[in-house]
Amino acid sequence: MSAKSTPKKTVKKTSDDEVVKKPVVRKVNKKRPQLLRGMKDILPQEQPYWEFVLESAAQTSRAYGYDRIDVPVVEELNLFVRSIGTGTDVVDKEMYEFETKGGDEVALRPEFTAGICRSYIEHGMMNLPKPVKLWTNGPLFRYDRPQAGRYRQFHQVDWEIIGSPQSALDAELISLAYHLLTGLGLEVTCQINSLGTPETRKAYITALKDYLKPHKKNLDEDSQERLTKNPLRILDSKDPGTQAILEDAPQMIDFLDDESREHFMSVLEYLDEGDIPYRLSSRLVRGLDYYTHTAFEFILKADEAELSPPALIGGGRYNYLLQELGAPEETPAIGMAMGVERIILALKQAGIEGSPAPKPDVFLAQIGETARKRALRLFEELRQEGFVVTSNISKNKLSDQLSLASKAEARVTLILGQKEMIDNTIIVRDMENGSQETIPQDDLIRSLRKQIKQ
RNA sequence: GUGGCUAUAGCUCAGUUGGUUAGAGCACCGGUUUGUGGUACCGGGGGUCGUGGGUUCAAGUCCCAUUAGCCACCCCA
Repeated sequence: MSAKSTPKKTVKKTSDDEVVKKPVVRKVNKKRPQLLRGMKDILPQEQPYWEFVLESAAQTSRAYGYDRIDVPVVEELNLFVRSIGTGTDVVDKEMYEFETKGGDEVALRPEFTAGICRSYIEHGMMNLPKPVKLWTNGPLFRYDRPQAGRYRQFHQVDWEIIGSPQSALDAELISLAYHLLTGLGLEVTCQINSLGTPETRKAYITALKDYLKPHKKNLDEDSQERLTKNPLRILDSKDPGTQAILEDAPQMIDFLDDESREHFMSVLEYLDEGDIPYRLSSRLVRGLDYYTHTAFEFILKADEAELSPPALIGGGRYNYLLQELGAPEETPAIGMAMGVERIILALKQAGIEGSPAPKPDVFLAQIGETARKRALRLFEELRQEGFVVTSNISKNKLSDQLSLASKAEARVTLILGQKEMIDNTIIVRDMENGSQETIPQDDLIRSLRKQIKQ
């Protein structure tokens, strides 16, 4: 196979032309096809929730001055490895990666930031007025074990502000999150922390390690391992023993340099000014390597007491990522992402309904072949007049069609039969009280306007 | 990746200590004078009881494996 003979590491050199187009012989499995693990169909009855969340997100994004961007679902594997970092679970264990027929090592995106940063650099967006504010939404993939609110294909709405270190932007982003969530009807709190710079973080990690080492035997198993691999992660261990030890551990905030501290204080001042409630959370660390300075998470107020509740929105500053990915100049940035499935779960738990599809103004019923033909045309006329029209042109019996009309909660049903076709009239039936009148077809639009749009 | 619980119709579930052709409600389709809905009545389709093995004269029911879902851990949005 050509794919195998292509050297693996030369990602750039492959070209589609080299691929030998040999037909693949596939075995047909007779088993009934079914959903892959961790995948989910979003069925019609779920759509109102999705529309509600996505529509609110889109409106809010526009209001805050974000431009929409869409980046591919598939990128070079390397992009994610470099940005998210080796040693993180996302990269080490959860990547949907594969080799293309051309021999490229690619991956389905596990998050948005990397792809957007790539796009920013590749399209010279550094020449745009700064900051560049971008938002997007779509599916992401993580090969994780599924659980409530956690899928292998899941959806996020994502915001990035690229090109400025201004602390006011941190606050503005958090403000967007807060107002979007409360606007949806959710009661949330923001947990916030500062991770400082890579240098201050290194100093803190050393101090943390030094503090924890004498206690190593009393830490839980995972944390013992993380002591060398990823010590920061010990901070949000759920193990009670570990938690007790952490009580007296050094605080990240005490290790911040002056600039980081100033930045953080400034963000908090802006939040106070904007009446955005927050809680300092010295244990908040984010799972991706690129974060610096401000890190924050929004959780449900009801989950406040939990040790590490699922975040509805999580984000933070990443001042060095773009340069590491090849931006020609210092390009500080901040971003965040909202888990759509989790938001919908929270909405359902809070008893909040989504945006239901609009109820039809008119159900168009027809009896007989000539009326059916006319109905086809009339449907289009009504639609163009701006009415929400439904019909079921496949049905013959009037009782069936009326039944459908009432199930669809149509305001009125129009009845067009042989008799009406001869007289050039049509019956307008009010579905609420059952009253109906026969009117000339020419008066239909006018009459409907009066009845429906009053 | 680790542990626990679960799996019967599209949905919600019943199925008695293993025992004849596996049930209900809702939904769907059809009918109650082929021109009048939201109520009622009658009828119908739909299940290889998640899948594969095993025990037994006999398995939806017991055993093993496997898959999937849920929960906790892990991780994260």
